[in-house]
Amino acid sequence: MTARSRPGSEPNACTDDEELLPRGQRKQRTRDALIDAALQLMNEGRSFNSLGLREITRVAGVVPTSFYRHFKDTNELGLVLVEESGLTLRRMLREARRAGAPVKDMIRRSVQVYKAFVLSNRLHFLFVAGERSGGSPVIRSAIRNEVDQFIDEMTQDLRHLAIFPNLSPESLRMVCELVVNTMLHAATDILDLPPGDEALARAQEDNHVHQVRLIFLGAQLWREETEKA
Amino acid sequence: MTARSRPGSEPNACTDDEELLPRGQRKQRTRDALIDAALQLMNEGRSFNSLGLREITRVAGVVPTSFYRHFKDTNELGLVLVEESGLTLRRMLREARRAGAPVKDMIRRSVQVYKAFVLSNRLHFLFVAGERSGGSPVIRSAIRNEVDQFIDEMTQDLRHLAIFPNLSPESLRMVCELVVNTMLHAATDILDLPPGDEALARAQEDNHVHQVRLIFLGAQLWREETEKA
DNA sequence: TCAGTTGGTGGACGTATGTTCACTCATGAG
DNA sequence: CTCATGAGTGAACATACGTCCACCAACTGA
Repeated sequence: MTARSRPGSEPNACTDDEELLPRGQRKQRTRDALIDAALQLMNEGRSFNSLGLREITRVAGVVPTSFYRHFKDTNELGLVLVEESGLTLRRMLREARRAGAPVKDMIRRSVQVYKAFVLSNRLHFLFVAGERSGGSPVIRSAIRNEVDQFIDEMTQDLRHLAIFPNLSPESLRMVCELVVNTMLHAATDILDLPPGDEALARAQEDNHVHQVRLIFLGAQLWREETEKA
Repeated sequence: MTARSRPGSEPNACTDDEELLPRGQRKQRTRDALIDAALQLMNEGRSFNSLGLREITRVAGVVPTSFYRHFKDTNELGLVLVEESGLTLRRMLREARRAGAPVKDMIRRSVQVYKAFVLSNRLHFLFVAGERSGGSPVIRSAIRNEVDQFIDEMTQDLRHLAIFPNLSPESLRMVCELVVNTMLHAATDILDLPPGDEALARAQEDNHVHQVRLIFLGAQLWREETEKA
């Protein structure tokens, strides 16, 4: 579950530096340092399963052997990372739920909110987008589970919002899968976009908006009985 | 350009084994062996940039130093792999062009042809799908170029087929991008699917068909002037 | 036929890796 | 206060890595 204070490196809370925390929190501290180290290394363009144990501990500022106090493997750390990323996705959904459905320009607004969310959770999205198809089999399947779960929840939400009363639950899920895959790929675009180029950013946003709009357009017109045996 | 006889390991042509070829072909031979070794290692679940030079040469059956006679880097081998995969994609497009547009059940047929193509070019699709978002930055951007080019060509094809006369060139490209991203992700599903489970395979195929059908449905209904400033 | 070119070899190097072990020494429970 | 617990240390290991070098042998072009 890992109730870490991250994301967004908190500047040391109020206690000046260290030395005053109970044992458990000190442990959690270096555990977080290890996880953050892995994320930071991926932020430099590396892929997760090319990271070495020693490399991670070096960035985290501990000795290699300390790693084993927290994980038996780099793979185990990866699974924790998957879990964390899942929490981030779920948090996004929760916030979207709270915001409700803005009636006008809903899709564009959602894309903008999504982009902001991706940027402020850059490391998690980098990890998910990067390892979803590329990583080690065990991590890949863990991510797949997390994303499937996310799609299910999104399906439930759209179902309750009754935006597509014409769709059966199965078709609604299919639409959500399409949207999620599209936006997860969009995350790669967003994260790769060089900062500062405002025109290019707008073009990219337009592109994402159009794609989702087109999907929704198709969904509104979808009829179930288009099937043949 | 690499006019290799692969894909699909040819069983030694007609000449019994070796020793009779001119110098250049001999060189190409071990070069192919290196490339195939990398692909085969990825087929075992590894990601490309976790492959080591020695590991590749070991599988290829040559000594590590031989590697440098062909590539200066594993990264350079990766770029060759990108180029090859691009050729595979282009080949797919060419075959699709030749086959023309079957009027009835066109989408389902296309999805089936695509699935067959992915399976018989498993290694290239595995490489592209895996490294598209996960690999080293230089390989990622090389793949992005290749895929962008592919999208452009597909856009031209659809334009000449005049299936969507309502779409501007930009919108048509947007649709193609959506389709390509969807089907490239579908390749992951297809390759991960355990063989033998026919029911699951049909469900997966239906899913892919529905997604493309929904995109096309949206594309047919798309109107340009939905934009605001 | 002969010399030059060159793909492949084998050994060696410095360095990095994952994992082990015995060791500190502050913490927190009794 | 005492003392067992356990997070973090430092040294050492076997192994793997990328890269360099001198060398061979065979194909090539003259």
